[in-house]
Amino acid sequence: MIDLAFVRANLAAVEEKLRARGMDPAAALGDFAVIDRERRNAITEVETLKAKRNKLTEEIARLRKSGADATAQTEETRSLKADVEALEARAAESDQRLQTILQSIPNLPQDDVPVGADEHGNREEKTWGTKPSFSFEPKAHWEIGEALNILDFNRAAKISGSRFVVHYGAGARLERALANFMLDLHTREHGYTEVLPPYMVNSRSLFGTGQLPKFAEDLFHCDDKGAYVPGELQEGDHWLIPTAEVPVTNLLRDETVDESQLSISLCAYTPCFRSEAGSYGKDVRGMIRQHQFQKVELVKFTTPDKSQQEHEALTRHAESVLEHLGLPYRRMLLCTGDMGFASSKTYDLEVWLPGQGLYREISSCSNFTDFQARRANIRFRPAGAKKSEYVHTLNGSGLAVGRTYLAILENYQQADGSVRVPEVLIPYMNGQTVISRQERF
RNA sequence: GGAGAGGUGGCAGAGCCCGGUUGAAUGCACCUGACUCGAAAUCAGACAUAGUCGCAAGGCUAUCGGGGGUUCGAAUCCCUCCCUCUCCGCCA
Repeated sequence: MIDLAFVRANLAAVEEKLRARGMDPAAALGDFAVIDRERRNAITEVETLKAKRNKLTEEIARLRKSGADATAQTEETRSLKADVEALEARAAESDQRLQTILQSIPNLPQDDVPVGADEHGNREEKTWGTKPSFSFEPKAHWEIGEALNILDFNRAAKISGSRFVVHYGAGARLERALANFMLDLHTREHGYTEVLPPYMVNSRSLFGTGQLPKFAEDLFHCDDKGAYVPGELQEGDHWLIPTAEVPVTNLLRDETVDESQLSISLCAYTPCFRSEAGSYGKDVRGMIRQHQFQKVELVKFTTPDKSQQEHEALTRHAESVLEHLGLPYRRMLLCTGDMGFASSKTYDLEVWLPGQGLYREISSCSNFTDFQARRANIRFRPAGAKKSEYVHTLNGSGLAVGRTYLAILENYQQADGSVRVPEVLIPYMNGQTVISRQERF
């Protein structure tokens, strides 16, 4: 959520930023100025009346105490009741309208984010590695995996449906090896603390990171008490996490930390569950787009003055995974039109997939500034200051394990259909250097 | 699933039975000042959050888990939901 006072004071700038995001400012902001005025007027009126009422009740208390008659005051207060209620309703309504507007406004892009309508406006910042050359026609990962009997899409469809996969034997171990390698790298060399959070969260958490209320249809809701009502934050309901960002960022929800504790760097390996509503027919083959995939997520809480450099650092931490694995990639700076709702600046890392001859997103590293912190009420107390401020939150995939897995299949495939194990993973694979065709059970 | 206890400020913890200057005692932490070369200790003071009015000084309003009710007035009484803890049952 962006700051109400900021919108009020910088309306033109906000409109400009929304336009850069490809939104119609008029539609997004509605009658912001009018509603804001209305709301403040209503609040002033109701508070004036309440102040009057409170004075009267105090007087009643004083009169009663001294044994005097307070009937007149009691009657007068009683007569105010209807007016107070009516004004309160009016104030609540305009406040609700304003909140609805504010909650639906995305974070504002930073000034160095290129303006663009969609992914074509993204800017390639760098490339790393050498694309492998093959003496044969490189295959897509689903062909490789099924031929090796390490991936099974058919049985996954049988037991769960489309957009699921089953891993067998060395394939299952490769997934596990990747997760362990990534966690070890981030905890040992990059200073992150490992967290194992719940895979189900409540509505408040999803509101805090920005998935609710706008993006409910992307999530799996598993309320045991009935259907989710869009736009309504119910307590005690459960959702499957779409990313570890949600539980991990919300760890500090409604908390105030000392500045000396920042930055806090956490990483978590979790499954992620996404409904993929709206992507029908897209990436139906293989394991690019699944309802469930595993991911190692990096999350940082920091101060406003350090968030830019932390964003660069976090992105480097994600990149170093790809570099250790020897997977060619490029870094894209997302343009205004392609960024996520809560982000102020996002780098996507795209890995080279020779089997398909293209780059695919494997990590997304964003600086959310105070956008999530305001929604989730996460603050810090600056050293020596009385007043607390909102922290800045950041996160990035480090990396999406499923996509790393398929990138390895495609980049490390050999003429005989086997797949070499990247050097750094060999210890995690019990010394196994090649994944060859295995028996299917 | 059954029974009971409880949710109060950054933290701990009074107040609730018997509704009224209680935004809330007390302790700790944090901040400022004094003492000190400096620190510790000690003393004094300040110290919730949000909204809103105001150039400002400073007011005002709301908030004691969420929502609703009773009342002139609710942290305190009633209803309801959520959460935590203890015991029992079941279970990885």
